[in-house]
Amino acid sequence: MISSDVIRGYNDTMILYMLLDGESYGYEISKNIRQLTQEKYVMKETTLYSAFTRLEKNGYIESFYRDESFGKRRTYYRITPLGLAYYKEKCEEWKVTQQVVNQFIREW
Amino acid sequence: MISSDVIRGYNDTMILYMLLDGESYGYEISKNIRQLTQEKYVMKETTLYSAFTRLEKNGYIESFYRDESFGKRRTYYRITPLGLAYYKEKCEEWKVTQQVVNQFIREW
DNA sequence: TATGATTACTACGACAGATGAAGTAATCAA
DNA sequence: TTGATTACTTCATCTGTCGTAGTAATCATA
Repeated sequence: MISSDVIRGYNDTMILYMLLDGESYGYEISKNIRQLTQEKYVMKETTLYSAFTRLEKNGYIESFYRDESFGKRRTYYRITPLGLAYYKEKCEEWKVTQQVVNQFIREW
Repeated sequence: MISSDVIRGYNDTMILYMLLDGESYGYEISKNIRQLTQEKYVMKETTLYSAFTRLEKNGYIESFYRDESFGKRRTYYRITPLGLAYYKEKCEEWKVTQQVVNQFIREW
């Protein structure tokens, strides 16, 4: 059974997807989401960073720093095994969600 | 461009769909949603009734009473032309939403 | 060399929708 | 007469999103 929050929380899934093939950081993830969706979806900065906090608290991502002698320090993230498992669950859930919502869509 | 709330607010769309073919009331709509989704989605009572309030405030539905000399009085709802227009918009939006979210789904 | 754009965040507060808990009130079956 | 079902309503809380604003560094350009 789907909860309503399923529908709400796909930002987390998008972020996890972006970390599947390697670590990244906020600004880069944000840009990549823009590009991937051809500007159709732009995640707000505050949404993005509060998602990071939540995801880390849940153990789905880990943050770390890199040695950078220039610029403002970036916070890098990588996905954890727990995060991967969560991501996979969300993918399954999304399929069901689509099926459900599609039943309420009428074509004209 | 999709806002994040797009993803959130599909309860309203489901309710409007249920009113497309004629007026109905809370409990009936609730049951119909259950049945249509084969129990995969069950809308909480409070969610349903607060959605009614919102939809009516927005002019998407109208409430009225029927003469019923028995039982507890039901509040019936019908969809308005504005509500229909909103519903159609949401259907279009849903297609885009699916395309967007699907780009973050990996098959394993 | 000063200005603005871009990168890369952080903090704070407000808001809306979802939901849990609880209550009311009527009908109807066992 | 007890409990299940119908049919809501009220209230309070929680979560995620988002607007506003601030900090701080780099880099293009005029």
